[in-house]
Amino acid sequence: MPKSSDSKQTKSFFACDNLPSGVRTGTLALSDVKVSTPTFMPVATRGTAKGLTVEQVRSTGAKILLGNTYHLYLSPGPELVAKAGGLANFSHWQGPTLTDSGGFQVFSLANMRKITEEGVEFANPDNGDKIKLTPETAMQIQHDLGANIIMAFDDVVSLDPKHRHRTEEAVERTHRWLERCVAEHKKLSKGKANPPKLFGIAQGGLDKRLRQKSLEFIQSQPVDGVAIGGLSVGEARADMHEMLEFMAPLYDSQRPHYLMGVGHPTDMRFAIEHGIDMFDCVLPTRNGRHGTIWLEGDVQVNLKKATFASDLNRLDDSCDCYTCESGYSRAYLHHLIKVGESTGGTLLSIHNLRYLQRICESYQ
RNA sequence: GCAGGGUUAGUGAAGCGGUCAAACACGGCAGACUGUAAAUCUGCUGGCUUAUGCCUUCGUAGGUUCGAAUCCUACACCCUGCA
Repeated sequence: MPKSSDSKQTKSFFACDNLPSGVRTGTLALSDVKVSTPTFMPVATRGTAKGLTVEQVRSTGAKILLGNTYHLYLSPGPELVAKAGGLANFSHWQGPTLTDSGGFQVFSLANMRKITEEGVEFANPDNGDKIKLTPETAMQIQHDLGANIIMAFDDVVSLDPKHRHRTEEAVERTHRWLERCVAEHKKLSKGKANPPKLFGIAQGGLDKRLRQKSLEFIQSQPVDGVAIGGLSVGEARADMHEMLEFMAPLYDSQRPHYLMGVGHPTDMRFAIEHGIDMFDCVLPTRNGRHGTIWLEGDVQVNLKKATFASDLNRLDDSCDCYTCESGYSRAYLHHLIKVGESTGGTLLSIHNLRYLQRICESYQ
């Protein structure tokens, strides 16, 4: 692959080559670990990639693990995680971590939260308890959780036409909240030898004008990375791709570009070819638990289907994941999923995570 | 042997004269899932065929009734008491 760039910054947090194809290959320096990009970051909302040990996650080639502010705040609480030495230690991951701010829960828990200018008040789905997240508390919690990368607290809006009127308001609020995040983050970082990197999140739904405005604002701020939020929330694939294409020339090339919540192979390839460096998504682990996998060529297969009941072939001959290399048969995995043995979900999650990581590696 | 109770679709189990092809659960067959309230959710699940249609089903065989899974009789099998 030809290298055409310019923007190599060896000692900084992020260094990358912008290739003429639109693809970028880079390196994130997170504490002692160098992470090659593009990279896929498995989601460990409550401190674990569901069903997997950290060793299993690591075996897929993942370098950064995601946690969630809202969920870890509810349990076990940031104090305990801090006391345990941060999420990386507490979870035994012992590697780079990123925490999402809880902004996504503004969207996913839409029917049990109230937004005000100050922040968002959630009702805990388990017991109805009120939980308030603000830009300031989101920063404080994430500092306590001790991730290497933390995310700004944003206002994520559904793309449902009924909520479109809120898109612009949400963009503006996300910007105001970002300024508060930046200020709080600066305060909390004072005196810290190795403060976390803060990423801003651009919103704007499927409105190009708002997207551009949001990207410009986010990039005008002293943030370490640029994230794209508010996509992969139910829109048509073509709409998402159109937006990615539109935004590609607008990114600051010096900072990493993180497309939040995307992890469908087709979308990842498209995004990588349009300047995205980082991804996270629940799809590989959720699908794995539900019995669906990706095979060579991005073919999605539901292993629960009766046709696999007696298929003694391994999952995918072209895959080097633990599950495939060990030779687990489709029939066996089909059986585990059918009878509800969690090992099945684990083995398929490993495969799916590795599948996405291999996509990233193919560009690195 | 006597007296009760039971036998319902792949399984368990409701229904006890019409609105019953028959609730519900499980199982089965498909589908969905993109910063995880998700090991979850949705649809279908007698046959024909896709319709406010027909056919065959509620242990077996008869009967009563305009009409029976539902009532009566006999038989078969199962369970519980008493012998």
